[in-house]
Amino acid sequence: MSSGARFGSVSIQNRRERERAERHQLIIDAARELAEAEGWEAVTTRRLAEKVEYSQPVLYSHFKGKDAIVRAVAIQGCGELARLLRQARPKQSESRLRAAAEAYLEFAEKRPALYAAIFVLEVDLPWGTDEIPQELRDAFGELVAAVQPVAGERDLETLTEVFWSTLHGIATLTHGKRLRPSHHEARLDLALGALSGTEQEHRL
Amino acid sequence: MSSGARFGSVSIQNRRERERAERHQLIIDAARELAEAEGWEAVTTRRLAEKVEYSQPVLYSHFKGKDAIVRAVAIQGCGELARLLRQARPKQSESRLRAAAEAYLEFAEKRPALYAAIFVLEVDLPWGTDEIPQELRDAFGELVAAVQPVAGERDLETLTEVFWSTLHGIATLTHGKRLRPSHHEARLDLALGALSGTEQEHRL
DNA sequence: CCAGAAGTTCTAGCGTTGCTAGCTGCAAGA
DNA sequence: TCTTGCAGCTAGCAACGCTAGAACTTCTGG
Repeated sequence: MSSGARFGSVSIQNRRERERAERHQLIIDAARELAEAEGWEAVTTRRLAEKVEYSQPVLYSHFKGKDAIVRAVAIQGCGELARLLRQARPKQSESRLRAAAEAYLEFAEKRPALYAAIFVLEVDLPWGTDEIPQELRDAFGELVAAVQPVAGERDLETLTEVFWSTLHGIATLTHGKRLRPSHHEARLDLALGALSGTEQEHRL
Repeated sequence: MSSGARFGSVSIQNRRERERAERHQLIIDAARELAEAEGWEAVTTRRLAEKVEYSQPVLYSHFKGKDAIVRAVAIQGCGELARLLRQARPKQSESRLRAAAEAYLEFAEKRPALYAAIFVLEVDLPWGTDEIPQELRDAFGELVAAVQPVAGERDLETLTEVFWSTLHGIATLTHGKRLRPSHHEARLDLALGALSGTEQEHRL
């Protein structure tokens, strides 16, 4: 039965592709886990190969090189950040801006390796020129939505860039132990107060 | 003449120490130049040794390891940043805050390798725990002085940390091509306007 | 059912990295 | 002048990212 044989062949091919996709994801997850457990400097192709129980060259049949693996982790991490920001709804009298800021900074602090992959490591995510991945667009979109209520006459996108810059600065300087941990809340109050154009001292 | 011989010996020892100090600085300068010309990933112990015309082990008689060399470059770069900030006096009706911000961002953009050594690379400069080098203290002090006029009732040091975070965020995100270059001025206007608690649209 | 083709995975190794053990040769002191 | 000490070099280690080519598995045609 030639058509049956052909169908079977296609099915097998499908299974192959599925298994290949699973292994692709397995590599990404292993890289993320290793980075989160021991930092990106511990993520070597050898250790990664050992963790996924394949030899090194298998990694290169899925990714062009180590950078491409980090990039894949970063993009998926970006999706996770976007999801967290979307879920960050203000509680009580808290402003949406503050809810977003706290979610962003919590992500940066709790998942430093993931945050570094996205925003710190120089892996050249296609931000500017190329097709920007949807995950990146989503994450920025959430920030825009959080800034919108306080923008007033000011240009929304530009103000969002300033908001993001402040958050990113706080996140990276905190991670590098450059800021006084005891004043984290006070810094956020000042930053949010300034950006929302009010002078009030307490939570917005 | 025994005292003469002794004096000569001390003199020779002085010369030795002086030459050693010069070579120490030669290594630091070579590392900085190499990094500024080709980026930190091009700074290898072999290339550095070749540039200073000594063998690799000589580097290790001056510094504990490659990280220590980067640290030394970073600390001296910090002194340079502090000097630039001190010299950045507002022109015309420009605020001191703006003058400092522009000097800071110009340093980050014009000397990216130096900026990275100080603030981005994870070389663990002794910010928090240890004795903080005077250069670091000076640089932060200049920022405090620039923020002081607009602080008002707000805590000066905390507000300076926010100011610094915003500058650092803008600097690193700009370097990573994450922000729209065309809106650089507008971002600075918004950021400075927000921090100084005014709503005015034009230059402060 | 079997031999050859096609595709997949592994072994082994290249060039480079940061770093160091140990030899060599020069200069200072007795 | 002989010895001692130390400064600097040669050579090499382990680990890195990455790859060529062998070896194995799986599918196909006779």
